[in-house]
Amino acid sequence: MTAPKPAAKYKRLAPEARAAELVEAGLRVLAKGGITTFTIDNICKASGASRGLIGHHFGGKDGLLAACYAAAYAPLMQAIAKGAEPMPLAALIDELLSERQLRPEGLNIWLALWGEIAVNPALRAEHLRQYRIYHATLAAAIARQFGRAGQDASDETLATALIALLDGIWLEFSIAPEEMSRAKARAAVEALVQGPLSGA
Amino acid sequence: MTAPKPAAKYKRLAPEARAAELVEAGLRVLAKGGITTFTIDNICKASGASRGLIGHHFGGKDGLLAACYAAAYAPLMQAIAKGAEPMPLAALIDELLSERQLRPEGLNIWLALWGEIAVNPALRAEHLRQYRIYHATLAAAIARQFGRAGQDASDETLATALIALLDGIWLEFSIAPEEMSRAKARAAVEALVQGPLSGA
DNA sequence: AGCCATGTTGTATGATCGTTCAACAAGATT
DNA sequence: AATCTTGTTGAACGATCATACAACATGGCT
Repeated sequence: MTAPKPAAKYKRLAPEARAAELVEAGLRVLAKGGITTFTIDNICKASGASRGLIGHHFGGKDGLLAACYAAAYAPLMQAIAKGAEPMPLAALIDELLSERQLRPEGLNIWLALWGEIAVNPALRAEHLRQYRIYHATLAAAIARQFGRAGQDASDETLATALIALLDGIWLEFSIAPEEMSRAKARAAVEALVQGPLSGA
Repeated sequence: MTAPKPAAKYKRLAPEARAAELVEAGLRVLAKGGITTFTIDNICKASGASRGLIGHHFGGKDGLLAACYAAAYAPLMQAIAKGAEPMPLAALIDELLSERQLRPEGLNIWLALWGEIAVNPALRAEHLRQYRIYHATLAAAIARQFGRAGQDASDETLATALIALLDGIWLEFSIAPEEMSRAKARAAVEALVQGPLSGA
């Protein structure tokens, strides 16, 4: 007879590891049930952890929500920062319309958070921070497409338009998937971009 | 001394009138605080009515939310159904980009509801019902612009793209108003529409 | 003026919310 | 193996949630 295992009651994690697990659980909850199901109980159940942890690692629910928002931006930021040198506009658009970016679970997270950004100042600040990077990257790619070194006011405007169109496409994918498809999305983006770009 | 007034404790309304007041109060709550503040207490406080009324007139909170969603579509539906004969595409777009459609209070309502549509089947059904009318109206206007009687597959696709772009523009107006403006919105829509339309 | 149908009120109820915190245990250190 | 740091647990708390419902009041009716 060997000695019976102590059967540890829980696994002790490094703060960053635990925080990452909670953020992932939070994102899963947001994707599945939206912001109204983003509760301490649901998140901890999804994570398999106990209720005290969110307060301990994030100071409260709002702290975790902010962390989740930052994490939701991660795939987008990774997409537009691929490789060392700046991507050409076509490659950028390809990436933004790739299947990885159009996964329904990920898109539902955006929907859940957008409604909060509009009314939550702390979330809005984090949004603006990330948005500016996103916008600047697109504007630079557009300027490069025109053969310019620095951005023009029209590049900024076109970048804003492109972001709006992509957001709208993601939205339709989530709330009216019967009407949207990757092919339609591609056609829409090309219609928007080819007009101004081909006329240069 | 005249007889003292009885000072009625409340005003008794016809069911439709009371329902309308509650829906308006619900929309006000959604616009101000998003879906998480859409509570019986908040709505009744905003409406000046007592807590029992929502259950009495709508069967519960979900019933009122569905009614609010239908009501949120009203300004949009009114806009695209103006006048007797079908509107030309340019007029339609003008109306959809008018100040009346771009009021922040109204847009916040959309944001609050989109997140719910994605996860609430009852709301999604109502959405699809209204969306089809909206989409069909735009597709018809586009087909007319091409001089066709019936819609083409490309008209449907362009209508979907236009809806996505408009949704995205409304979204940016709500969550990043520093970056969006009516002028930018107009430029974006024209870039999307003039390409396909002018090439016909 | 009295009656009646029904719109309205507000409390009671149980569930669930976010937060707090004292006790506990895992795992590195020695 | 004993110690200590600190990540973790889960019960307790008050606040707030949606709903149900019995009592009440209003405005039309006769």
